[in-house]
Amino acid sequence: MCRSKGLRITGPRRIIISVISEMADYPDIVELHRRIQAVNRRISLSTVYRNLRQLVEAGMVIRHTFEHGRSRYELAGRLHHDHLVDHKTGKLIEFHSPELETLLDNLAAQHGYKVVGHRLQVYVEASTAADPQD
Amino acid sequence: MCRSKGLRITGPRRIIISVISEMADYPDIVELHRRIQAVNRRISLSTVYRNLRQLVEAGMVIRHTFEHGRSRYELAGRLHHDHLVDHKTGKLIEFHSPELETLLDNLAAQHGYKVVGHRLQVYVEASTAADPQD
DNA sequence: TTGCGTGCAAATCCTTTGCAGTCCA
DNA sequence: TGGACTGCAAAGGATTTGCACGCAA
Repeated sequence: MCRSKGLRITGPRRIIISVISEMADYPDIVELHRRIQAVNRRISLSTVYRNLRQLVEAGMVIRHTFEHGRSRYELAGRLHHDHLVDHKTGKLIEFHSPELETLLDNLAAQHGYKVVGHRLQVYVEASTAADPQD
Repeated sequence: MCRSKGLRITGPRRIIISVISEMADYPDIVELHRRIQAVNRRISLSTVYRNLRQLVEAGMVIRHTFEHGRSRYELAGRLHHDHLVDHKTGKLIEFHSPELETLLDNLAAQHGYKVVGHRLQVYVEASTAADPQD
């Protein structure tokens, strides 16, 4: 895959891609760097940034820009989905809603447009049983 | 309003709030600072940042974090809405969909959460009559 | 008078970049 | 060998903060 993009297969790149392709969550750069350094202590943050940028351009990784702070990265090529974001813990919960997609299609159509993509983050908090208000 | 928040009514603050309450678009800090300095050249960027932060906390202004770069601010107190973004022209079309809100509430509830807010941008393109594919 | 508010500069945080040395093809 | 890749440090852009002074209440 690297070769098809004209990228050389270097030691650092090999490790970075291996860590990335195993990620099942949405780590930020620092966390990724930590995981990568666990394999090879010498790999620098810049190299991780540079490689991640290339992988995003290559379509292998999706970069999410949530609220301010570090971006978080996701392995691409999975079913489209959006996220619930627990604003207290930062935890992400994936969901897929065909109903939502349909709704957006209709909304766009009402304005004479068609949807080509969307970004949605739903900020939530745990709704414990003890919730007087609603 | 300031008084009720325990904020003093200073010269700079008066100008900042007046400029803000007239904004009908989504300016970023630099643009706002420009408008504010058009009234009083001595008002600093930090002061604009500091006041904006307070106004956001006070709920008078909404801070949008689109893709990377400067945040953009919107006068609050209008009906909640989201945006269709024409990805070719950059044009923003506001829309409000109670149906969407309900859907999100339900989705969150299914996961044991309640919605405290959301960010949605729907990227669209003009759907001309001539559209063979779907 | 008190202490919030301000301007300025410096500091932070996240990300990118210049440079010189390294190493893959 | 040549040019892509890397590590390091420094640069950049957005935002915040420390400090001393000024001003509203």
